[in-house]
Amino acid sequence: MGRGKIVIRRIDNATSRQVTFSKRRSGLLKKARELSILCDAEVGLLVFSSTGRLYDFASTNMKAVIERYTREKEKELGASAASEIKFWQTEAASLRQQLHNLQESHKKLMGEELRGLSVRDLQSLENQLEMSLRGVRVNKDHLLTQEIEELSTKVNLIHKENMELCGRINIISQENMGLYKKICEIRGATDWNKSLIAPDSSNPNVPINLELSQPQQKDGERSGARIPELGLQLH
Amino acid sequence: MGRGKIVIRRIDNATSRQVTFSKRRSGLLKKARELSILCDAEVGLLVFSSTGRLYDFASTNMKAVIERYTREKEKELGASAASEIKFWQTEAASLRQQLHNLQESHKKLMGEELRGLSVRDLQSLENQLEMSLRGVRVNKDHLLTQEIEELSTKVNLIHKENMELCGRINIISQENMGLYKKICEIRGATDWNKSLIAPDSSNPNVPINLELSQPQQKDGERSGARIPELGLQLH
DNA sequence: AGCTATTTATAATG
DNA sequence: TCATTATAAATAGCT
Repeated sequence: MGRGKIVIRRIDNATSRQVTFSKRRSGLLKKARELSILCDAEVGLLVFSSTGRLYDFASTNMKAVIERYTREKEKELGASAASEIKFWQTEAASLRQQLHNLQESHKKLMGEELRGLSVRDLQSLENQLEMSLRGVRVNKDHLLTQEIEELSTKVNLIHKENMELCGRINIISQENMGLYKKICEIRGATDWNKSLIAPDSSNPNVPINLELSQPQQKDGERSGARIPELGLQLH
Repeated sequence: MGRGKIVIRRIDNATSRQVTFSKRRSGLLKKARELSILCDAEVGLLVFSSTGRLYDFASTNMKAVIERYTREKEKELGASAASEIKFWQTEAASLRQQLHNLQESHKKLMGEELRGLSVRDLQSLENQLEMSLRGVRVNKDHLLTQEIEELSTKVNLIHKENMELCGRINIISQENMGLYKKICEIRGATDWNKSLIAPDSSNPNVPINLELSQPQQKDGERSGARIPELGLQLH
């Protein structure tokens, strides 16, 4: 219907395509409207130009047309956006219910909102709480026992370490004594400065009396047995 | 474009309307297709006949066209089905999270799944349970005390009733005694049937010894004081 | 449904 | 984008 016949294929020339789009679009919209009026039909027409612009016509209301279409397709296909919304609404309602029930139960367990409960209910709640409490205490005691065991092992270990250190101290002390005697001999021969090397009274050479003799005793926090500072200074 | 010109208004004749609908519908669909091809446009056309039948054309896919339209409208209007779905999804996720948290807490309160808790956590849980237990016990004790009070009141009431009834029994017994004496006198005078009216040994005329003398005693369930059946039969 | 006179849409052009 | 116009296409009325 023009000066020349055309084949229906994409118009390559962008300008001419745009012109044709403009003309045929208005023709299509006009014919859609005419059909809806003449034949009492519900028509919805959506046209996106290649540039993304939207043109639409609806005999009544596009939303209604689309919903009618959706409903029609739902009948055929089952699920759809509407049913998806429904699904999530139902899901939310169910979760809300669960949450509510749990909150109620939780409050009871927390000892709140006990009004309205019968003696029987309270008794079973008390039993439950007692059981829970027992469980928690068993768990706690277990943990504490474990901790104590670990600490005991640690104490034993440290005690052994201590004993070893004591032995070394004794050895060093004896070595020290030997050296001291040697120095005395040298001093007796040369008659040197007396005050230079004197036995330190705060550092007795007798074996060290260990504070921690019984590693298993549990009388408080003893993070580590203190090792007496030797303070030995040999020049 | 026909033998005669027509005005665009609803065609009254149903048959002719149906014919026109058929012709123009196919024309419209053809033109929609042509437009989409010629001008590289995305076109969606929905036509519902007056009888409810659906005819549609989509250059690509109706769902896609409608979604594109919906998105376009969303940009203009904000919310829509998609965002509604999102809303409910978010809602469900949030509720699920809350539910999960509460379930965790609930398990702890029920003394389950205590592994992984520190001594500090267990201590605070123990404290909570002790508090709950105290609360529950206070509540239970309150209920029990209340019940006991109610029962005491009831017992007092019934005891009073009992006393009254005893009084009435005494009165009636005395009346009975009087009547019995009268009858004896009459019997002595006329020497009638001896066995007809005799004093019943199971129904002594002495004042009734009350079982419930101390209404406040709490030694078990005593739903109601039994009233001794009189069994008096005067003819 | 098919035909066709006529109207309408639009391709080419300015 | 607008107007014109020759011509293709659509279709109203009829069978």
